[in-house]
Amino acid sequence: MNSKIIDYAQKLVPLSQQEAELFASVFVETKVKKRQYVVQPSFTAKKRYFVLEGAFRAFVVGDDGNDYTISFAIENWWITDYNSYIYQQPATMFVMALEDSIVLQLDFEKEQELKKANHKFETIFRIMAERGLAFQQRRLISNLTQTAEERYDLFIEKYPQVLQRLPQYVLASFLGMTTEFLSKIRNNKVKRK
Amino acid sequence: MNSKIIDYAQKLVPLSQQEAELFASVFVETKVKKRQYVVQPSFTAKKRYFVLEGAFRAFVVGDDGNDYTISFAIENWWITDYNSYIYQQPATMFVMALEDSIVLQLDFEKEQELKKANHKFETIFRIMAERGLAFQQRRLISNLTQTAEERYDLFIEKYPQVLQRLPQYVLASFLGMTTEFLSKIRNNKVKRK
DNA sequence: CGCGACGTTGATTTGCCTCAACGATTGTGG
DNA sequence: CCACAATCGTTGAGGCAAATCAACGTCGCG
Repeated sequence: MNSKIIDYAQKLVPLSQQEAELFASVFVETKVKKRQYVVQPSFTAKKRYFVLEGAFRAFVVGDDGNDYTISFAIENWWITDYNSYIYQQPATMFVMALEDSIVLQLDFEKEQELKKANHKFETIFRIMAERGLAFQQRRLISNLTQTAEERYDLFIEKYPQVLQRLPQYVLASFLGMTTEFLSKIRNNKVKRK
Repeated sequence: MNSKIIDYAQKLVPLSQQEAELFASVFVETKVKKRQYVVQPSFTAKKRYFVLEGAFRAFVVGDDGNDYTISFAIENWWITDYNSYIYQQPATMFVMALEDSIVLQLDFEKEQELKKANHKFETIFRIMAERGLAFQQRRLISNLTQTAEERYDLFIEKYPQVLQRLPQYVLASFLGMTTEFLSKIRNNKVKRK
């Protein structure tokens, strides 16, 4: 039943049947309704979430009242406010379901136990963190060096499947622009063709 | 002699005398002259660097010919092109010494051996990656939600000591603005006082 | 001493935002 | 199951933060 998280883990580190079962056993499957929050500012993120079905976004609300999408997740992706989770400090982000979703919760304490129990699990989380770091760095480079339109093009090229799952305003704020401006970019593309 | 790297590691995970010595033994101390590169685009970053003395910057050169500082490092910080290092793929960044410096090199293969030898070392790298990820995320939020001046103020507040070590153009491109604009921000502050 | 690296200042331009108004689509309660 | 309200995306006018371009002062060092 939790075979998806086992598959995910196996791809990072080979696990025996027993190890796989132990790993999967600490996850709690939960349904999350559309528009429901699993993380909120000023509350500590006690869990991270592995998405089985559905989609999520993590965002902050700036002083200007606008919101800025920091990350999103669909099937087989993880999401939480990592800064809050790893330091166990109050969150600054909202994490919200974009659709009716099903997730596997991993409790912070349980994660620590896993890592103590078997160093293969430590390896799994190490690889996840490293890849996350590399991903963030590529995104930062894209934000610093490219124009809004170039970022949009790059996103389409890299995540064509994801595109259809995200509302336009989520994509826009993920790419660091307003919905209006994204709309104009798309419109320009049509006209030029 | 490599006590700085041992101190660093001990703060993340307690190590026995023996473990500490094993950990430190794989690092190679090297001098790097000002303006010398330790990582270059299209070459794979085979090492990560722990700074004992001096300062470094990692940057990419955009299509426009400008350069964009992705990260920097002074004493007790790490630096490399992580995307290149962890995937062992060609780099996109330059990593350059800003001053005559001394570093401890950690070879990618040696790092893998360390992690195999003792899971405490795995933990060290896991924690480093997690903190790096959290740092990157905070920076991304700052870039997306704040104005150039607010980012500058935040930097001064958080890293006052670092400020004096970095040339203005490195700071500007780290904060995501031009040197000219940073200069104007500073000038405005003086006038307003 | 002279040249390159670094920082400053001002004039001009521009990429993207803000604000406002309006269709289209989705969802919901009566 | 319809009506009305949100929610979501589009379009246009105007504005601004920051970039670009250009010229110049200063310092350090080879």
